[in-house]
Amino acid sequence: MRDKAITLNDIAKKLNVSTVTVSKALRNHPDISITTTKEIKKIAEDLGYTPNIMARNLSARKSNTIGVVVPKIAHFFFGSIIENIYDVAFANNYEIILMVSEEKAEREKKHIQTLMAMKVDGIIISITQETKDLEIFETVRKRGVPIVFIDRVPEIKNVNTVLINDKLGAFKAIEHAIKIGYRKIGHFAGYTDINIGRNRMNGFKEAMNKYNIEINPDWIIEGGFGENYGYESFMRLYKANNLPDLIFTVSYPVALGVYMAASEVGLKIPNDIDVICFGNAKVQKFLSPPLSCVDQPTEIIALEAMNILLENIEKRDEGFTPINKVIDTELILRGTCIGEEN
Amino acid sequence: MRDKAITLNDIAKKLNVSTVTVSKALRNHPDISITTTKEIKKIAEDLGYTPNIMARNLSARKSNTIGVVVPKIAHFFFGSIIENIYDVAFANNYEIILMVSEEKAEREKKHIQTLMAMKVDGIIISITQETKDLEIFETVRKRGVPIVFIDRVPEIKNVNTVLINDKLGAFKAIEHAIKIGYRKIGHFAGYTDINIGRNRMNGFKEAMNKYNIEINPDWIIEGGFGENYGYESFMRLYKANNLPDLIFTVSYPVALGVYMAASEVGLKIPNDIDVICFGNAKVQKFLSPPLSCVDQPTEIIALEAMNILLENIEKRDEGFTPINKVIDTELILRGTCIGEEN
DNA sequence: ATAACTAAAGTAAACCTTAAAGTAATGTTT
DNA sequence: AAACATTACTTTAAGGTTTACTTTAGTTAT
Repeated sequence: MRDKAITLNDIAKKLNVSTVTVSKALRNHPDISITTTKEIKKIAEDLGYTPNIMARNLSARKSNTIGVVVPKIAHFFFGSIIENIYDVAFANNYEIILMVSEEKAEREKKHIQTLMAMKVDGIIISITQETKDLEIFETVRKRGVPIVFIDRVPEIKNVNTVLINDKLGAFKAIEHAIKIGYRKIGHFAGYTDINIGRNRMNGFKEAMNKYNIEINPDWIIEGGFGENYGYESFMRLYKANNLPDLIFTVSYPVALGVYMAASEVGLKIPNDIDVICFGNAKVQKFLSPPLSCVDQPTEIIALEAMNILLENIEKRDEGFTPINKVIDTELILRGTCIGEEN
Repeated sequence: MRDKAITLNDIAKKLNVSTVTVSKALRNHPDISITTTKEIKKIAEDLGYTPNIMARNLSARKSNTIGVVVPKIAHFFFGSIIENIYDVAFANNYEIILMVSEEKAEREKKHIQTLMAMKVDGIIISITQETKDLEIFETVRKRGVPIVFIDRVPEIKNVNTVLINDKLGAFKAIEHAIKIGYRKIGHFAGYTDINIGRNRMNGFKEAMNKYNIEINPDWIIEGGFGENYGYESFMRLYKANNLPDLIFTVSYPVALGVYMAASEVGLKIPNDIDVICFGNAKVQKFLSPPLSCVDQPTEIIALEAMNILLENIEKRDEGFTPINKVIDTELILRGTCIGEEN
């Protein structure tokens, strides 16, 4: 047996007042006297009233909900960002609707449409590695839905972005590698169609150029941001008997793929083949050997993104000036890419 | 400038038909002729119509939405389960609303209320380590909202559950440890207030009893499922100079905490102190040393939970018979808890 | 004493969609 | 030719809430 949900009307009838009075009372509207408000709240509590959010949002044209779209979730970087976004949202009385695109542009598009259909008040998104059709973002803009792009952003002008300094981060890593003596450096670059891939690649190239080291195109492989891509790229070079001394990977999962492949073929990191990656995860220090990396401060990214979004939501109808934040990274050295010590 | 959203009515006016005709056409209702349907769909497309889900759900009294509540998200186990739930949901045309309780019972309660207020069609939940007040679940039941508890479940009769065989899993791990010669075995047990903690503890005890090994109460520490708890528990024993030879941890993060602490005080795993844990994560094989564990098949858990839920949603108004699935685990041996080989 | 105000409520309409019931024009059956 | 079915729509109402406007009674100012 299923109880019918309690509505404002049910409460109103009990007290012989109008629904509007109940609605107002529950929202502490000054129209309603303190005594009545108290009475109403008591009955609501007793009856176990929960407002119908669908009806509320429909009526109020506001959902107090923020949509978050990420390409992956079982991934430290995004998991951590989401957790931080949740914290800020919760503190500000917003709900989060999380959508996972699984790196599929088609799915991403559908998610964004759903979020708009749900009338979310704003969107925070990190796009997939294959997102090329940018029309949907134009639609979002047209609809006036505030949106903040984080980490992975499309090629659009005049939008809010929170990025990390990918180029400089990559540069720092490669410069360090060169300084400790590496010359044969490869780069598993993910997708350079997307800003993070492209900028990390640029940082890599800039460092190599600065120190006049030739870049071997065979050692630059593009493909993706996941484990399998790291694994396959490594295997390709290994089978061609053409491995560099150090591989700089575009992401932490890619490095993990390299670890898997290396261990499978019996090569020891860091002595036979060395690795450094972009992106931090709690476990890296426990890998064998502990993986050095360029750290991305997820908490700051989440916080900045939420700040911008909430600001945008509030000032929705005033003019819009895009905000673009760039967050700095830090090189964390552990058991790889540390030179002579081994 | 913000466009007003396009509604059914806008389309209807353009074609001089009624809103209902448009509504039906867009849903391929047989009432409407193929020609009209095509015309309507074209205009809808041109105008960039997206249905207002709030209104739709309010009217249809069905949201095609499933609420998922988990205690943590930046955690391989939950991340992976969520990803799998998403896949099934997506394939069945359901949206997922994900809520993260951050192991806080209060937050969990609020989330459940919000989900009900959002009129989700069903809920999948893994409760926090501190959830004690079970009244909210009674409310869910009263409201007739289908719910499936996974992994961490409350003490309630007649509810759907998808569990892993925690007790047997723990038993297998400890039995293995004993067989390779361990006698001084400790257990960082998380919270035994909750089924997973309690059952893993029971499995541990049962194995110890079976082989007549005394359990040292100093080595059984309760506290939580996160890294910090593993770290602190280890440190406590270390400082008391009272470490066992092997620690069986209730979760993978707890083991990670042990790794951190051990490395900090200069003890080598597995020789100085050995570890095995409950719960798998992709990275474990790259830890130093690779961490052995009891594997929980996340894909199966997610699949079973979704199956039960979808079934429940469909047969909502018929009688309800709870389903209780228990999923088996597998012992995965890597570089810890493997005995003489070291 | 009465106009002007205030407090505390009420009424009507709107938000957008869908379900249910109704209609008018055709076609089919016996 | 009467009775029934079908097609392709339209009309009405409902879902639960909020917003904007109105009413009523009581209070204050003049």
